[in-house]
Amino acid sequence: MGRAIQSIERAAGILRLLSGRTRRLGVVDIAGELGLPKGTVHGLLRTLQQVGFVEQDAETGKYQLGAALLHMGSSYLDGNELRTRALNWSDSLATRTGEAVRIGTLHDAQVLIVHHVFRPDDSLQTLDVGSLLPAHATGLGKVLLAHHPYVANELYRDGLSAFTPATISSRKGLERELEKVREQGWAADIGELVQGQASCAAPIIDRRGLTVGAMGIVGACERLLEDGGPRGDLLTYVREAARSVSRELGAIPW
Amino acid sequence: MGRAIQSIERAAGILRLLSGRTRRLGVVDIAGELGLPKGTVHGLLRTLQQVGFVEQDAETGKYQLGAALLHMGSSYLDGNELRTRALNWSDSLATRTGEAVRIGTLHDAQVLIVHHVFRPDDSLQTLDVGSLLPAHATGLGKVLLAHHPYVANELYRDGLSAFTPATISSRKGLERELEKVREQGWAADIGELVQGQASCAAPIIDRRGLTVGAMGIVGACERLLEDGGPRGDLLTYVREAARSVSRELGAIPW
DNA sequence: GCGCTGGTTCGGCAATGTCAAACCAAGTTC
DNA sequence: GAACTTGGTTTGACATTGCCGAACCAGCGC
Repeated sequence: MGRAIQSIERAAGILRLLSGRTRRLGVVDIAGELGLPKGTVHGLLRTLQQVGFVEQDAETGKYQLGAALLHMGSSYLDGNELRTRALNWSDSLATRTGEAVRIGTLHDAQVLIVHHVFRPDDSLQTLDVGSLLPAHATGLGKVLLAHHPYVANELYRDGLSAFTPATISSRKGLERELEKVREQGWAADIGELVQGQASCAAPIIDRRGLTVGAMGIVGACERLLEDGGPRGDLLTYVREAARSVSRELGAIPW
Repeated sequence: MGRAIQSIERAAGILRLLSGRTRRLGVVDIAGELGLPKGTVHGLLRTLQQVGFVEQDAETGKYQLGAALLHMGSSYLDGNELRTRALNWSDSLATRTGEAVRIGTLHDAQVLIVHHVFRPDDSLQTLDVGSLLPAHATGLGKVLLAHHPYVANELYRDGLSAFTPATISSRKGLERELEKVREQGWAADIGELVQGQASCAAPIIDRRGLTVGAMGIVGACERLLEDGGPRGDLLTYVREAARSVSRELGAIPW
């Protein structure tokens, strides 16, 4: 891996920092966190501001992410083949199952949601597109991890945080779970991220045979489960939908 | 305005370029467009790739935007006060009017959509959040332009492109229209961006009295209009909703 | 008034990124 | 199948660039 341009690396570090914390950050906060002199950070921030990647609060002088990033994020989605190919299938999956549908891909050992269809009742729901979810506690994530052993190893190194009592937080436990996922071709999470909420997902394969994404549904346990596992009919719908998308991406046409 | 860091400016230029074109771009394309040597561009692209802002297609070697931008874009939304404050009001506006609701703010003399509530029937609709709309051909845009004369002047300089026969494309015409908008406190567009589609919008004011955004509805002409203008009841709902958001942002509590 | 804290400015030094030229792999053409 | 094109990648020398520490200034709290 060759040399990288220092100022851009640092600028990216600032943006990553700002996108982590929800509250605005000041020059010294950032400088401290990144171990850089504040003069330097100020210079970086100024140019980031000029190109619209950060904005400065007029009153407090503190910085936050800028509007240009929103537009670029949505442009990313437009060019994302996984998402565009999956659009139709995810809509029909949502109506068939009556649940919310999400499509995710791996990013930094987490699940990045690239598409989200609301549950087809009129209840208020917040859009998850762009969110990063923990990989070891979601159906989407388990599917992806099962086919990316290298990423899984990264996770083991950093430790598996527990979100509920049901979260799989031991290396052994997750290894066994992923093995099962590889065998059966789908994954579920039962209250492992949020109490009373379950999800299940299946892999999306591209023309090279790589698992480039996962597609699944999320919803309340009482609707999704039976006999301690996901309802068979829902599972079939999910797997069929994921397979359809895979076929459209050019995977072997079963 | 001081000097900016060259490499970051250039990197931002690359990203802007990539977010414009939908198809992937190669090193020489970018180098040509930006007037830079291709070696330089390659170095920039490599570091942008390392930080996840661009991705390289394994087969063609061409570049596209990266996933990190999607997450940052959504983080921007989380921190955006205009949007968070407007969340509740926009939902209720959508149910009251039965139309799709959009909230926008100015960005580079265009309207950046920061929130979008679908029309409350089950029809398929695509999310517009993150899109940039032309300011002179939408209700949202006109409201914003009316209170940002400097930006309006920028537009005049660059020329007003016409999207339909109804688009206001002369300087004189737009000046008169904006004057009307300032007087009446709301703006409409009638088939000026898309044939058969209309929109109307009202300003959102912050605690300093600045127009920081606009809120409005979009829909088919036959539903939104009567007697050659927006339906009075819908207009009232829109204006009330925008005023509610303004009040929540700390504008004078009328 | 004094001492914080925190954002901004400045100028000298050298590390840093830029550039042109060379390289290499894949297609195309004849 | 050789010569040519196209386009992504590598290299190294040069001087521009941006980094850094210290100084500056404004707003607060005591």
